[in-house]
Amino acid sequence: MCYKGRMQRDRLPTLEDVARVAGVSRATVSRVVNGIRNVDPQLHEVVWDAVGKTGYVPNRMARSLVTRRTGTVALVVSDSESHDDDPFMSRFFADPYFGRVVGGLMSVLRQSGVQLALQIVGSDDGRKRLVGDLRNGQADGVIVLSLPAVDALPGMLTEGGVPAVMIGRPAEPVPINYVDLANESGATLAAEHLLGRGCQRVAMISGPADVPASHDRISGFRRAMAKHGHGWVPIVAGNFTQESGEDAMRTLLSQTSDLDGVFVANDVMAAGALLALRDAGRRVPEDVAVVGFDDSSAAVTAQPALTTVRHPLEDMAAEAARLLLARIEDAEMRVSSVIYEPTLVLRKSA
Amino acid sequence: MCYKGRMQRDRLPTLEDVARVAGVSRATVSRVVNGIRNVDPQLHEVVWDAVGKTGYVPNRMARSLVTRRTGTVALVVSDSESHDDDPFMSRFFADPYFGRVVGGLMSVLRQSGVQLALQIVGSDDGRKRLVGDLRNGQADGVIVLSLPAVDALPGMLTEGGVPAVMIGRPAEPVPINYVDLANESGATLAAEHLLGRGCQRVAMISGPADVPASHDRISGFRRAMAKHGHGWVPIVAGNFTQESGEDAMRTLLSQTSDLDGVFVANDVMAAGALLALRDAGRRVPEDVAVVGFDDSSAAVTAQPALTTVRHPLEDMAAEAARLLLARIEDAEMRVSSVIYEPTLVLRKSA
DNA sequence: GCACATGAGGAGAGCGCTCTCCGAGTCTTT
DNA sequence: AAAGACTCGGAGAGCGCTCTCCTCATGTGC
Repeated sequence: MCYKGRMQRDRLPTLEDVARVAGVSRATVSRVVNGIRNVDPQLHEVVWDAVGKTGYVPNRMARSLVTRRTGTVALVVSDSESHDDDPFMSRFFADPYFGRVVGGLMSVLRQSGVQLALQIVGSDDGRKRLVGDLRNGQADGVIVLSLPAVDALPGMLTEGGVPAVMIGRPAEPVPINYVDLANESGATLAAEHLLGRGCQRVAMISGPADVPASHDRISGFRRAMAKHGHGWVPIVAGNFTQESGEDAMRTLLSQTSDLDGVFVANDVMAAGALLALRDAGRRVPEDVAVVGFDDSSAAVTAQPALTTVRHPLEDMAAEAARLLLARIEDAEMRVSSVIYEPTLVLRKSA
Repeated sequence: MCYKGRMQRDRLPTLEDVARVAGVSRATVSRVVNGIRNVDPQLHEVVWDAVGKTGYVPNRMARSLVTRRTGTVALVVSDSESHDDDPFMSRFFADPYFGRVVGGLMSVLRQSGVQLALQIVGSDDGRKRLVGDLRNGQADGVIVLSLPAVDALPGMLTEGGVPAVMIGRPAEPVPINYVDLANESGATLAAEHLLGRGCQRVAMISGPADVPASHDRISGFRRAMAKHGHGWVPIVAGNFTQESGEDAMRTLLSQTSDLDGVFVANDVMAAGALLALRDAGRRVPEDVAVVGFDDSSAAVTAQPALTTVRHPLEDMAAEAARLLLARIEDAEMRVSSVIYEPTLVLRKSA
């Protein structure tokens, strides 16, 4: 009756089935499907025909089991703060940062047919399990998003021999590939622009001090200001949310009434600062100049539009993906990092 | 001569190894590890000891191969517009929409230890391959993000028997699970609010008409306006980006000079509209009242803060994840959908 | 004491694929 | 023309796991 047709109920065609239809062996079909050398072009065609006829799709699981390759890269986000019902995580995903990274990553991974799997690690136990799964071939490699504070993960990853690339340098020196922004240069750019336009009383709204990127922006800003004779700069820390930026600005305003310039460590906080400034009746940039950081969509939406330090996050993420793919291909690849130089984008706020 | 030694170096412990250490059979270790009935509590302990001693981690690939379960759910995003070097995609990922969905999804999936894999489908060929992979067990199920325009994917998915849940209803009636917002109600809310505050000349900035959500917002708005005696409403379409909102607003302004109210189909475009309005010297809300849609972060950042229709996207995504998980567990589950009711969030712009 | 039900653990057959042998056929080489 | 070199395709051994038998020991009723 039905030769190839309704064989077993919903059993999908396997190599075996294709082989039978094509009248060759499993091995040959495998060779053809994987485009391997040494196959008679005639057979080649017969096999592809059979593939079409049967509707064969290779089973990735089976293939992975033997090749030890999954065609998947994991994106690891560390959630060291809250545990259940996590306001931190939802905040994080809603932030343009996450989306931009995913966009950059996918632009490269897509073309290689590699899929991206999201992983959140919360506890130390989770970290351990993650590395275990990874070594087991759950994914071929991993992109690690800049972790808050010191984290054991980068070390565990290199130790476990898992191909990994971080976006944002690790808090502690670890021999791991990473892609980062020259945060210090960015902060310097901001400082010099503020000073250059004549600001005399400049303050900063920073991110959490234990995040490396945030730390570097602080130290870069401090150093640049010091170099120009401003030995002391008031700094209030936020946590990268708009609300925290608003609060920080209020604090700053109450401390230093004659402020005329602020550098804010990211645009979202800067948008908040703008709100606080407006409430306080300060005009931007006439009374207070504001420089943001990231050049995210929030910078354009803000009123006035933010002068900001451009963070080419998509490009960086894309580069991270390329680096990871290369490392996966070549296990001997030496550890390398790419540092991007930020640029200042001039808009209305400073 | 290390015949085997070298290989053994990076061979991870398998069930077999654990079994040898524990002095039992593979089957028993498997039973213990998977917490299955009928194991002598004493052996139980011995086995766990051996697991600890060897550092055994089950190989997911092997397990999946036999169980036909992967512990992975795919998030499918359709990219029917541009092909290479895609501005559409990067825009999409940077939009808060994407992040909010991911956040909502992960909040549920995490707890079940299910991972999320991102998939972009671009072409028809891609769609076909996706369904093939899915049927092959690449993922246990799939969350489909509201697709632009009519798309064959939902149909292919149900036909292929792939557990799937859409976020946003399909453009054409297809027996598929979905979670959606009562977009028409939302638009009605906006219309009535605008009318309620006395607006006489009201227009709308819509999204692309072929996106179901967008379509529903248009028809809902039209109907509500008509019901209150405004048979005709000027509508200009944007594409959900800030820039397009700005352009649309300018167009509207040039067409209808005495506008006093606008309903914008998402907050990001509304932010753009605000910019155009400011440029045109119209005060918001005094001269023109603006109501947005989504209640995304852009609504708070905007100046003035947007009165907007709240779209509980995180909750909806979480519900979609729950629905999918349930469907995966129970293949007989009947097709069901959940519709969320939007609410109006009052801020400054209207 | 025997037949029987009961339950614990082992043996082993795959899941669908890749890849290393090998054998058979074809083409050089001396 | 014989012997090697090369090509192409098949057989079959796994990859690490689950799960269905099956065996064997123990408990139960008469």
